[in-house]
Amino acid sequence: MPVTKKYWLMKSEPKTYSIQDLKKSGKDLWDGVRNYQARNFMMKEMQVGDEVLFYHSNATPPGVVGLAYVSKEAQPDPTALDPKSKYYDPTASKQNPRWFCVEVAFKSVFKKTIPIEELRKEKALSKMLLLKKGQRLSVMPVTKEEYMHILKMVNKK
DNA sequence: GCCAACGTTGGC
DNA sequence: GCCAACGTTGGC
Repeated sequence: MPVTKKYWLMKSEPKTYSIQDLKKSGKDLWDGVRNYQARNFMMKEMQVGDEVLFYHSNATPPGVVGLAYVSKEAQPDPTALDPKSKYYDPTASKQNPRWFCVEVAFKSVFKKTIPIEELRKEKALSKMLLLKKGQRLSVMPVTKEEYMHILKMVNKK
């Protein structure tokens, strides 16, 4: 059932998990998210085929580094149930998994990072959630217009 | 490494 | 259910 495609931005620290890691594995679970708002986006709104901007946080420079897409709908996050994982959550259980994650698949890596500094300069992106003060969500929606605008910036490089 | 801006926890 | 204390995020 074709529903309108949605657009997202997903953050990761390259030290933990980079776009190169995703490229290498082709697809991976977006596990370790421990924020309800971010979880709810994955759980309730993401659909297979949705487009994803891959963002490197705590990087030099921080910015959008490539593209991915949602390849599998949300499922319980296995790291929450694994005592050996650093994302282990003793309050999560099989019956009540608490945390969920989608699977994302690699699409492309940009030749050059689009730094957040450049995003801030764009009038078309002035309302972008990522650029709002105090914005710390690791999974957030992006409008189609914002997504397309960033793609344009990529092609200009 | 700093620190502002959040989110979460837990005592009351 | 308030709110102080604490932990985390993430740009700078």
